[in-house]
Amino acid sequence: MVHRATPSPADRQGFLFLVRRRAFEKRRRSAMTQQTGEKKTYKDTLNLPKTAFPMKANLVQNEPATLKRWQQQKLYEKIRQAKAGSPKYVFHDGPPYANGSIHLGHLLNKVLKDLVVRSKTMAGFDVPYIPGWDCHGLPIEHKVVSELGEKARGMVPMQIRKRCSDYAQKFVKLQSGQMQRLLTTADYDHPYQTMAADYEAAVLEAFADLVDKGLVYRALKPVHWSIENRTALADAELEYEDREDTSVYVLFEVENAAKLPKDLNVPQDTTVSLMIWTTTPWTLPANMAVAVASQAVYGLYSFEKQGNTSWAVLADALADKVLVAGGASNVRKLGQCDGQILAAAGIAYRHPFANRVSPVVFAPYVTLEDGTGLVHTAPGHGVEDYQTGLQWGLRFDSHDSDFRHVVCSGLQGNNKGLFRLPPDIYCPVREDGTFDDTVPAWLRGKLIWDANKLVVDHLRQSGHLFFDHTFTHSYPHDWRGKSPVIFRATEQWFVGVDRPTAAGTLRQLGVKVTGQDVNFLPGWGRNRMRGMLESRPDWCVSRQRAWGLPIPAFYPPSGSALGSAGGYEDVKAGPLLTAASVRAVADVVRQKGSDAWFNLPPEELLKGYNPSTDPGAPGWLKAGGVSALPSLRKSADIFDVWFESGCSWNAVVRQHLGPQNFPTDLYLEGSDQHRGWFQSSLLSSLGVTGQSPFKTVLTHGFMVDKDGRKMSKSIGNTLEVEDLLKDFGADVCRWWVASLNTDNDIKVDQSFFQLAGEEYRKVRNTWRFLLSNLSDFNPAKDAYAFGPADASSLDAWILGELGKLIAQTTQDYANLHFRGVREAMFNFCNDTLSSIYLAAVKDRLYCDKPASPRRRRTQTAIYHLASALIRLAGPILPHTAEEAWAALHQQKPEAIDSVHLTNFPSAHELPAVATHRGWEVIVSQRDAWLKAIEEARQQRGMDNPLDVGLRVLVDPTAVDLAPFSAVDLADLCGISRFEAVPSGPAIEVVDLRTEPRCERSWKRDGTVKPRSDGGWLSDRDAAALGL
RNA sequence: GGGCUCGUAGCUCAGUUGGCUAGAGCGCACCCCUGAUAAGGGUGAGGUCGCGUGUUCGACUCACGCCGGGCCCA
Repeated sequence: MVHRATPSPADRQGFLFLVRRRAFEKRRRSAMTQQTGEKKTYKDTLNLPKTAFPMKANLVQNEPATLKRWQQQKLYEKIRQAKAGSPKYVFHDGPPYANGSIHLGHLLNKVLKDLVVRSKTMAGFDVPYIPGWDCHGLPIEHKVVSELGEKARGMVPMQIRKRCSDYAQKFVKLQSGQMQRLLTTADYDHPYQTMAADYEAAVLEAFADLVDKGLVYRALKPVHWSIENRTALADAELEYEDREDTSVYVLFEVENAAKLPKDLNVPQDTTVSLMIWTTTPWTLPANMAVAVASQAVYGLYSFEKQGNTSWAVLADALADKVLVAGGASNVRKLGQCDGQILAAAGIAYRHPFANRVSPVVFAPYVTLEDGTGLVHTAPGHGVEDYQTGLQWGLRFDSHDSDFRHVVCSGLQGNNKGLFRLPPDIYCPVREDGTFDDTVPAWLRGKLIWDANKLVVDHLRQSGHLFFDHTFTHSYPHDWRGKSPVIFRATEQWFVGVDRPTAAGTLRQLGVKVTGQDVNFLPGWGRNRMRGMLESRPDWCVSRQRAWGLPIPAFYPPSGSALGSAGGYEDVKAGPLLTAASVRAVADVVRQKGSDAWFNLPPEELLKGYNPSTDPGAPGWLKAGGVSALPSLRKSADIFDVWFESGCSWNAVVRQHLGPQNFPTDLYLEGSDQHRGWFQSSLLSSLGVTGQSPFKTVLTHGFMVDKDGRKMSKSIGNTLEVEDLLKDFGADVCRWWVASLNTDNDIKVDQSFFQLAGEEYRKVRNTWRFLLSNLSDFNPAKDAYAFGPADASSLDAWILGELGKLIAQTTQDYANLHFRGVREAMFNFCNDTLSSIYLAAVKDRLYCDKPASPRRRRTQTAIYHLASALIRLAGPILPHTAEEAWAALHQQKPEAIDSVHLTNFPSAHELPAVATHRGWEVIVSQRDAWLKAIEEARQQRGMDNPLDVGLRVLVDPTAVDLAPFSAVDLADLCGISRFEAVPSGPAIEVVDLRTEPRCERSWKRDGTVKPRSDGGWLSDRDAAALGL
């Protein structure tokens, strides 16, 4: 088989170029033969463009050089110095995780942030910007431990921590370099890191304030638990993925059938069951109750399955569906009753395999959408189940005997003080995901995932299984380990969002400030955030890992601080964790870092703390005073990393930048941070300061592929940042970012960068043309002084347009509406300049006498155009702007002050000349004129526009053309002659091919005649040559 | 399943409180220029505004329902 090489894009371009070139040569040769004889050339007498600013950008090679120069010049510090004393714009960087190379999301995020930093700086603000990294946490620890393999088992936390620290450090360095390669400007020499000692101390100090306000508590509660990593996980650490599970309908036999409501018409001598539904059979051992909906109707049904007759209670509305799906036959409804009556009847049922009898209760969340309307309730394995357990005070009547009853120790409305015993939040699952010894023997030590099948088989054998089937649903997984997580009741530290403080609960405060004080971009972020604040649970801030900031709690020498029942928050009897004790530890951590927690004994960690004088200290410690400190046991919990990064407003903004910078002007992150960093920052800040840490929240969407699908490595539709930089360069990537609508999803494809590259080249070439016509222009000496008479000149027009562009782009920058800037700038270069103005003034730039007023006037305009455009583009194209800025000053970049030390242009710096109001009409008329010319060219074979003249009927009601130069108007159309006439057709195209052509300017303007040098020249060209 | 959100020319985007034949740029087609030259210019062809049903004199715009994406959650 013969392989034909597919031409690469570059080859194709080269090929097409050759084709074009060949066609041109052919035409040129035939023209020569017709003309016969040598063609006189005046090329040497023209002022042709000249510049050191090359057409080819070579970004991939040149950008790193520019970056290096900026680093050597200490540009960030220079900018800071230059802006000292200016009004501040405080923009705070959310820390990316110090793991792996940067990806497209970082590119978008960091470039957007840089557009903010640079544009606010050039708008005249002082914008200190400290980049940061999130360094602690499970992803790094997970990676380090799995790389260590078996060796990790024998290691103490400090050995793991050292490796984690090195790992984080390595990736901070790597990512910092990659981010700088994107030409982002920030204080990269002094970044913030959540693992730095002073940062850690600032987190602890914020935590101390929360403790002080009574917002922190410890409780036994079901939390998302990662079996793989043996730790609690926060909402933000979960990912939802599809998973196949078994759904079961189980019969719970009623123990006291006599108590069943009469309306059910229970037949004599039958076993009646409650039919429950669950998708997690492994939680059945922890079943404590069945919950019903008080407002629903329940029926008693008899049915046959596999030859056996059963009697079961389930919700009326669901009975048909469930019984049919389960293959029941001979279904008969015997009676019905309300849920309220069912729950109040005192019905008890026998657990299908545990030695236990449990009650029926009602719960507000029971619905008739799925299942049977009878909800299996396991307080140790679900948040709502837990609430039910609390509400009803579900507990065992005994903790010793084999056979137990679950009783309601406090019915709703009867939960007064001492009469209410704490509930049992029964959770027979250990931290490794296996059952403990409180379950039946056949389940002991089994992994819960294996237990699913064991439980189902057991139920089937014992006849308690009505029906089971497998199904697929999205299920929470550990964000790093990718393994499914479970709900498991454990003792954890929480920040309570419904705990009252002087100003209200955190939830109330959060809803209030996001509703009123905070500005959201786009606006729908407000609703989204409010919805999340309204529904979020208490914040579980503890984790059971080594790589993090320890929660500085201390326990008594022996025994649990919570007592045997657990679950309640008696601080007086609980662990030591008070504002004063936390602050004492913070002082030590500020000196020695959080490693001190592992290296120092309690009395040294609590140096400066005296329990005797701390009103909040637990009773058991108070009595012993300072001398009791050495006997304390240190907590093994660390903080949720979201708590750490969520305190950056304290560590970085208040402590590092200074309290006057709080609250900040802006936080900018992906829209997933509504639940993540925005919220963790908001809650911690509200708890400590009562204020939102940000005045504005700007979110951007997520990257999807060109078909709108999520990008993922497994699908293989991702792009590598490194490749993009290699293929296109940072300025092109930045131009692409500036073109995006970032409010929602952002489509990404290699081809979009190609497009951005073409737009970049167009802008660059326009700049190049501007710069190349300034080679003989010194603004100090040659600038033209505009007077009132110049108002009707093309140059006055373009300066007016430039003024509008400056106004619009600076406004868009101010509103962080970057794509407006890019669009306006591109259209200005492409249309206003390249297609209209520059095409029109080309003739006078080339052919007028170099120092003629008309040419100097245009050069003056061009100088202002270049100077303004380069600065306006500075935030988007930092390298190219720098390169062009040097070319404008006809210097090497290293010889002049950086363009990034300048401010945006303002209309005030432009020549003070009014623009004649007629220009607006003329420019819109121009389209009609060009169309007429095009038609005439097609029909009458006038290929070259310079063979064309135009006669236009003056319509004095529209615009009086008298003040305008006929040459300007002709140049505006790219033709040789323009006449405004008082009568005749509206537009008349004149064929000028019979008139002589100027051999220098190629125009047929009516003044061409033989000159003393033997050439045919127009008056203007003869004068330019001094003939 | 729930909350928020998106779906306008081949592509990227505009379209302000419902109101003229729905716009721009890129790309494409055809043409010009060869003194911005792996540049520059001109003209032109492209759209059932995701689908459906309503409200209205009038809907890209409002309401509801579908379809298809995205983020967050259950």
